[in-house]
Amino acid sequence: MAHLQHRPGQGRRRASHSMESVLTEAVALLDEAGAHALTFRALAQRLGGGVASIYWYVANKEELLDRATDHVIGKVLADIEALPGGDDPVDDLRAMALTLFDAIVDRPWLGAYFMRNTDVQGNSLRLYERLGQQTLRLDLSARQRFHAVSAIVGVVVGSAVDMGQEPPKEVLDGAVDRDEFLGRYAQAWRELDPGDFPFVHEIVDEFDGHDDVDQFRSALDLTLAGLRLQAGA
Amino acid sequence: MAHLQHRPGQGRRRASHSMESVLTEAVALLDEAGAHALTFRALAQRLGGGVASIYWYVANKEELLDRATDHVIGKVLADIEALPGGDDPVDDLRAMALTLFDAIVDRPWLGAYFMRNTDVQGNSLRLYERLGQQTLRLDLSARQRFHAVSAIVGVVVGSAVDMGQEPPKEVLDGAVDRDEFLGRYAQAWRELDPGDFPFVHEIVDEFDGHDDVDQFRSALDLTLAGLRLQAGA
DNA sequence: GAGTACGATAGAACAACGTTCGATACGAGG
DNA sequence: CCTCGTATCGAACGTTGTTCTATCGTACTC
Repeated sequence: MAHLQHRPGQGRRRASHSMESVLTEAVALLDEAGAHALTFRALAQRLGGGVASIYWYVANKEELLDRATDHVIGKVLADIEALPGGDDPVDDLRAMALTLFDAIVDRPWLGAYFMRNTDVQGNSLRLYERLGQQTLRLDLSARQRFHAVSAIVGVVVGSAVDMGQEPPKEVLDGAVDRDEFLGRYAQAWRELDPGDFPFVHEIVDEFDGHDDVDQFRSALDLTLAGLRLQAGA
Repeated sequence: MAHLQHRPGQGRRRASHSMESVLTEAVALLDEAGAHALTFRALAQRLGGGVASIYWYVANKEELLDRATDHVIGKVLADIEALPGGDDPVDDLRAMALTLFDAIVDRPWLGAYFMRNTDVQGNSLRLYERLGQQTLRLDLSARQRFHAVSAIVGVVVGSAVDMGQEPPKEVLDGAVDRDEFLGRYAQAWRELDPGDFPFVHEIVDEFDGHDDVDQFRSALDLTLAGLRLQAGA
């Protein structure tokens, strides 16, 4: 059987893209349905064009992800640069980290790709620089400053990864909400032997219905308290 | 053309697996060539059997990954339980976290999958419990204990993720070693405008040729210092 | 010992994905 | 009108996770 031929004359219009539109639609896909939803075919359909056209703008999927992340990190950077800024550099660091974390709460997929490639992702480097500039106001060695910023980014990424893993599709469908999902885990934990798992029993009520932002803020504050101590303030 | 028929008589022997052998070979694949090397076909070939046989032991790839990580976390847990243990609970926490991190240094793929599903991964839960038991020796509220352990795990995961991303295959082939890879980044950073990037210039020498373990230890110590402060010790 | 039920294995096929290829449209400049 | 570089697209390729269906081998039953 002969293959169907494409008839150019009365076919559909050709689509006209741009780097901007490609990234915007890619981010929209990621926002709407998570990382696994961003495929070249889905993106092409959204753009009203062909699959191969996207490859004119990006070399491969990794670069697509990198550019998409950089695209939204740009807005986060703008938010961070718009922060008032006060007397205490540690407080400023705290505000910056919280702004970054808020953005990841809104876009859980960010956590997985953020800070992967500072080569293409120029905005990540600028964000890194902005955090570091606050440490310049502290009495620290260069090595301590380097480690301090790495630690803060590590706390953000660590919490974000914990948060970014997609719930097992019952809660994504809305059939089960997050609290009930957490409650099931909590219930399973409560049924463990208290002799073998004293700590789990101690904190199970805290775990049940806990807030991710609280958890992150606490972790961040521990690091910042350590930093304050190190800076001798 | 007719398909070739499988002749059972003089064909090769049937393979005989076990949960143990499946996980062992899966871990071996992960160790040898990273996460992308673990495919059902590669694993089946290693086991000398068919692809579908693996599905008798695990429901899907996610469960395979979960069980594989749990398999090696079991050894880490044994190492941690074998730790001497001293007067200071914070020091013990430090030793535990370092043991865990060492295991991730040996197996970078661990960082990405560790602590994803405590349902199947019973050893992760036990590890979590072990960390938590140290906080029971500190003067903290239940919520503070919960947040403390989350923070420590967050620091480990945050550093591990930073470390776990596969280098761009030049260093994996051995054509370029890690120091040279870091050096290229450092060089690019040095060429940035010092007015726009004062912090990057401040720490570029620290970044160049830095040690991941040092970086992790510093981040961990900041968190632990904050924890000590919180416990009022 | 013939029959059977079940644990276990396996090849083939399927759908979806990232990626490549070759062809083709389009506008600007000669 | 022709040409060239930019931009687009359908079709195909190879690989992946997964499912289907058929089979083997062993232990147990009558």
